[in-house]
Order: sequence, then structure tokens, then C-alpha cells
Amino acid sequence: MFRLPEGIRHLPDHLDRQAQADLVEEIRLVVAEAPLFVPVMPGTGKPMSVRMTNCGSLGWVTDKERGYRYQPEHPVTGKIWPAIPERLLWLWNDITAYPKPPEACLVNFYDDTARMGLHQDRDEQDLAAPVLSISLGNSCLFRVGGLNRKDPTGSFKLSSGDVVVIGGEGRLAFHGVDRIYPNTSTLLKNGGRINLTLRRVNP
DNA sequence: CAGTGTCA
DNA sequence: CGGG
Repeated sequence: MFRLPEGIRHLPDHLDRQAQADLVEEIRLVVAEAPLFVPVMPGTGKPMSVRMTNCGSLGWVTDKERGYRYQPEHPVTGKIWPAIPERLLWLWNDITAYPKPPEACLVNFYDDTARMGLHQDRDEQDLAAPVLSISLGNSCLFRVGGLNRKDPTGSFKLSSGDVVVIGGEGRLAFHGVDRIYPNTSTLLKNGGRINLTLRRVNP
């Protein structure tokens, strides 16, 4: 039997179509300034299947030598990240009510074959802050486990406009994306899925 | 022997 | 399955 960890809340269809389209437009501007890059595994340098960028005062990056970390600059252009769009800050306040604003908004782009293996979000110093996840575009199968990699897992579908809050005991739960369902949304004209995750890094 | 990896 |  699998129980979703306490602190992980799925808010289906939280954003209406217009709100989703507005976010996509904002993300287009972010990507124009901070181009998508291919993250690689620490140590091996093996590329991941997603492409990513960030906005905020800090962005999550990874490379072969230095591994996972947050830094103020884009790893390719060396420029500071664009600001987090205001509507995302409103959403963070509305949903989490966390007293400090997010410092990083990780933008993950999944093409229809991309996946994300089970992992924990533990590169943030402030583990008391929740992570807020927003799904745009094609649906995906999202998998959640427990605090240990081998704990039992369960999965559910995430659709465009869904929001997931990952906090409390679920904050360090393993999670990942098993697969993208092609042609399940018309929001992104070139297909794929965008996931935005808002994170507080410093306590 | 793990890995925000891959394949059957 | 197997790089580092």
C-alpha cells in the first residue's frame, strides 16, 4: 500500500486556461534571456533528457565537475537570471503563505520523450520552505515515493494547470516523472511539457 | 554501488 | 546495465 506523504498536496486544474497562457508567455521571455541548457549528471557528465533554465536571484544548475548547486548566473551566458514574474510570486503567496519569497524558479522543459528519474530536492538550505510545482502543456505521469529510494511509490497524472505543493514531511520525498503523454494539451504549440518549480533556497 | 542515468 |  502506498500513501502520499503528508505535506504533498495536488491541486488539480488550479490555473485556468488564460492564466496558463499568460505564464507561457512570461516563460517565453525568460527563455529568450536565459536560454535552455542541457543539465548533466555530476561525475559522469551524462546528459539528462530535460532542458532547463531559471529565473530568480538564484538558479539551480549542474555540471560534471561541480555537481548540483544554486548560483546567481546562467552557466552558459554568465548573466544573472531574469526576475521571477510577478504572477508567480502572487501564486507562491496565495498557495504557500510562506513568509519569505522564492529565490529560484526552475523551468524544466520536457519533450515528449523526456523523463526524470526518482530524486530528492535537497540542494536548498531552507528545507522548511515548500516547493511549488506548476504543470503546463502535455500531461505527465508523476511518481512519488518516501524518504528512502527503495520505499514504495505511487503515481498519478499531472495535467496542464495543476499545482503541486511539496512540503512538510513530503519535502524530502523521492519523486520523478515517468513519462509525458503526447498530444494531451494544446497550450504549447510545439508540444512537450513545462514544469515550473518555485523554491526558497536560503533560510 | 548509486544514479534528479538507461533499457526491456 | 555499468562509468567513475
